[in-house]
Amino acid sequence: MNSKASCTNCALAALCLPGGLDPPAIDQLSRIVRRRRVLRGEHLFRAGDSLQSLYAVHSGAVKTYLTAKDGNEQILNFYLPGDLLGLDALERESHTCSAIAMDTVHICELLVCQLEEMCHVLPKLPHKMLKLLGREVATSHAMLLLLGKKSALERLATFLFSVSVRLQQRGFSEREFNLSMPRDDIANYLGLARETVSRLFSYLQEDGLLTVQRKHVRIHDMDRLRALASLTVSN
Amino acid sequence: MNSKASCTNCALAALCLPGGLDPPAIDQLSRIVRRRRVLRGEHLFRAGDSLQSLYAVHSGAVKTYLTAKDGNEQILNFYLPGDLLGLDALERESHTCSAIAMDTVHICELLVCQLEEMCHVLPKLPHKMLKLLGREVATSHAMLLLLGKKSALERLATFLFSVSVRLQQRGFSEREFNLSMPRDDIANYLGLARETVSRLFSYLQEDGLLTVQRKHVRIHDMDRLRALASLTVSN
DNA sequence: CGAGTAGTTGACGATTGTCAAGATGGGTGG
DNA sequence: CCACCCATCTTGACAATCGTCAACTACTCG
Repeated sequence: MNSKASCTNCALAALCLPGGLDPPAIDQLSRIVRRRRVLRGEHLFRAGDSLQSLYAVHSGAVKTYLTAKDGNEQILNFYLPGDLLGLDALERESHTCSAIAMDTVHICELLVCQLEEMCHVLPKLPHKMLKLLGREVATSHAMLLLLGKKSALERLATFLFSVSVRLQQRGFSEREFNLSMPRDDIANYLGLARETVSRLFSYLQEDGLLTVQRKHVRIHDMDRLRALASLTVSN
Repeated sequence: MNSKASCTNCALAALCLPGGLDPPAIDQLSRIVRRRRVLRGEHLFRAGDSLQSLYAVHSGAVKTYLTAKDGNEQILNFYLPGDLLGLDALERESHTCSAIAMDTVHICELLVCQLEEMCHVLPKLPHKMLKLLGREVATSHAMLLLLGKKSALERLATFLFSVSVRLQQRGFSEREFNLSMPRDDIANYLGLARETVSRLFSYLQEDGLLTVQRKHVRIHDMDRLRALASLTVSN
């Protein structure tokens, strides 16, 4: 099941943990990476699990979520190829949220014990991890602004714009793509009801800003989308 | 204006960056700490500033906030004595949010260039920083759940409970305290309107759960407050 | 082909925001 | 020491956004 992986040949290396390292270092890092397949609905980890590994998405999509005492769930983030998961567990050595595969995912697993050894060999690596964790913080902050201050329409626009940007970074079309998550997940992530998201998609379509059919989205007016989103930067 | 500080004699050391280090290491860390006074309304840093220093609150309170393109502001966190600020800047080497003193604050400043050298001398230090950054992420995640899923009443209860816990950790009363921020800031932080916060305070008082007079709060029924908050843990 | 899941749309209501007016209290200066 | 003033807070009335409930449609998969 497990197999070796080569970060050197991976198109996503620049976005991922190896980003910024020199070729010999990337080669060394490759040696502790094991690639695995995870099926839709399987967990990479659950809140409370002790920290064993960090994970990099190679293909597919993963979502993380937090469960409240009353069972309420809040989706925290969607992870696309090249994104690193699990960094939040570094505080208590155990995961603070849960991660689940949204479709069939190929994941690169890095055992923490091996990663720590690697940190001694490659002095740039801890710094790189700090940076990725810093990005995690910045992303969360942008979401706090979204949830605290933005209207439903602005939230959806921000989400779509962010997906568009991230897909473009990964070499896909920024104007036409398939959403990997159902309406329920989008709504949950944005702090809205499923019906509200549905209505807003319809509204944006009538408005001519985009065409949507289920998961398939084609953006017609990127400028107006950006304006609606009025992002603070991030990602 | 600047003066030396001793982490060794600081009552907050356990909560702060020195927490978990051994006495000689704390002593070394002390050497690069400069204590400064910052007046109410002065900025420690602004979004976009290049990263010069990390800051630990010694006394007083600091808030961080994000400004949207349209000028909208979202308060991200309130920092109490012992809390470390500025870690979010590690991604891009520049601050992603702004930090402002809420009253007269005594702040411990750590120049990043000196801190990096110190990281080579004290190998536990980078790990400690990762942990503190991990906590920052966990705190943000708890806020995402609050803003995405909780009612106005649950938000205020969660906030008050969290303040109570943090003050207790710092040796103050958990049942009676003065809020260091005005209603506007509480409302902003919780994604509500000032009037809603005001009404909820009145409601909780009529309900007998607490007594409130402006900034002064006395909690009568901690169990019901905890139940209303129904936290996921964090802090 | 049928059943179940996901998505859409409509009607209605509740929570919370907005606008406006008034109350409280701390601080300053006479 | 008192009085005034300004910032902060409170309360009320009303409105709007968004959530809930319900019915219906469309698509997928066995």
